[in-house]
Amino acid sequence: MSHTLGARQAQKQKTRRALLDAALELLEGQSLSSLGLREVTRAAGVAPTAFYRHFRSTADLGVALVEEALGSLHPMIRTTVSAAGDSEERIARAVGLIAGHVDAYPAHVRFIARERHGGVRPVREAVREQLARFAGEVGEALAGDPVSAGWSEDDRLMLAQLYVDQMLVTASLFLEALEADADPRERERVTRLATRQLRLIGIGRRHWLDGPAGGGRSAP
Amino acid sequence: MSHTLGARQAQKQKTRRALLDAALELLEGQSLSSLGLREVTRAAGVAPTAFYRHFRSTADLGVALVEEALGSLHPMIRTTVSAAGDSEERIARAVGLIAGHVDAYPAHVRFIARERHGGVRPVREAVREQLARFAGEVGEALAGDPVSAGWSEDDRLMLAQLYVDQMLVTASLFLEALEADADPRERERVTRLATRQLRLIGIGRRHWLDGPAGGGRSAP
DNA sequence: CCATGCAGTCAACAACTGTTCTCCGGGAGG
DNA sequence: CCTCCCGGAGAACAGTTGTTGACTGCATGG
Repeated sequence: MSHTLGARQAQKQKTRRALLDAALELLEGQSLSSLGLREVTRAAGVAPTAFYRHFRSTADLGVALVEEALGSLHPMIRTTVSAAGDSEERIARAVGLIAGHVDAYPAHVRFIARERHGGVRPVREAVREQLARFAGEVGEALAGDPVSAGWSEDDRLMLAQLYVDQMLVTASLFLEALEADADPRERERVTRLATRQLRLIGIGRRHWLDGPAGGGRSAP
Repeated sequence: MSHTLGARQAQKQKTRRALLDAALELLEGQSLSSLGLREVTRAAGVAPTAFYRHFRSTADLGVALVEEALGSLHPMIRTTVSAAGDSEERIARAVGLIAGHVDAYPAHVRFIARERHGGVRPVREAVREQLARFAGEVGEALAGDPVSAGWSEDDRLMLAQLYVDQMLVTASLFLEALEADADPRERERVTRLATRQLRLIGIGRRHWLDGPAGGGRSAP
């Protein structure tokens, strides 16, 4: 295996990181579609032409950022959804995990929120693909949960997508609370809001198969 | 009143519209932060300097677009939420209304979805303000609904925000279905998904005050 | 009917952009 | 040890950008 990097490749990865970090920082104040190649290299401390040794274009760099920001999240998502415990405990843990992630990687979160509907097609599609994978994994984890027993796969995916979108909305709110003002009460407010929203969704989930108008229409 | 516009101001409004329309069209393929002043005037068929007669900057134009895209939606939102009828009927009407709006004003919808978390601060704040107004109005309408009787205002706002975010997510999905491929089955898929998600939220809403862990925590 | 105001034009500016070609230095494989 | 490879630097290119000042024509109000 190429387990140990040669001094040659080590330096390459170093400037690559410098480019990614510089881009991530610049993207706090603008969108990817306005990010200039020279702008990035200037902030990274390398010559403009060095950029081409790593990325074909800024859109290409954006795709790399998407995978860096979202790719490592899959195990965390899985374990969070299929964690044991009281419904209320699981909600609190999920919200806390989101808040902690936003604190740890604010630039990544902002980047995803911004470029999910941003102006660069390949990046949008990369985000969409990762989020679809998330939804699929959550739906799979839901299958092993007694609360969702007897649900059609279609219904499970429906709920999973709701969860994923809700996660993004909540992360975005935590981010705003983080950058707007150093008021910790705002963070608490978002926590309370997200918790109650997840609670309401959980209630709807528990009663999904109750009434006559419940999930009966899933097989037309 | 300046009820009837002079030929003087009429021409001004005409080029203003040309600028807004040109910008809206250009923004289908990029974000506002990369939209150039000259780019807009070129597409609108006027000299670059004419831009300054209407807007201070492209960010200023963006704010105007936000108010154009969202400002006229308030009455529609109010009447939709407080409409009469079966729960299932109201859901179907709401989803249909969203789909119709996306069909009628796709560029506006894309603009809002994109710039809600976009790279231009004043525009982000304008979107946030309008959405907060939406949430407030929905929460107010919820107060008159027997299903939400006895809810605290805090809880009503929590649900209203969930509804507003869900509306945006759904609109964004309809937009993707519209531009991706001309396949009408995708549109149907989104309709079914959004309907069931709203149904689940509605179920959670009806059982919000049921259990012991319901809304009791609203007064800590 | 005349003078004022104002929407829009034109030319010019310095600064910046992405991309190409050429070159250099030093790690890596023989 | 020698050679090749390749990450990075440098210079130059044609275009484009935002902003300025001075201008023109015409609708408008007195």
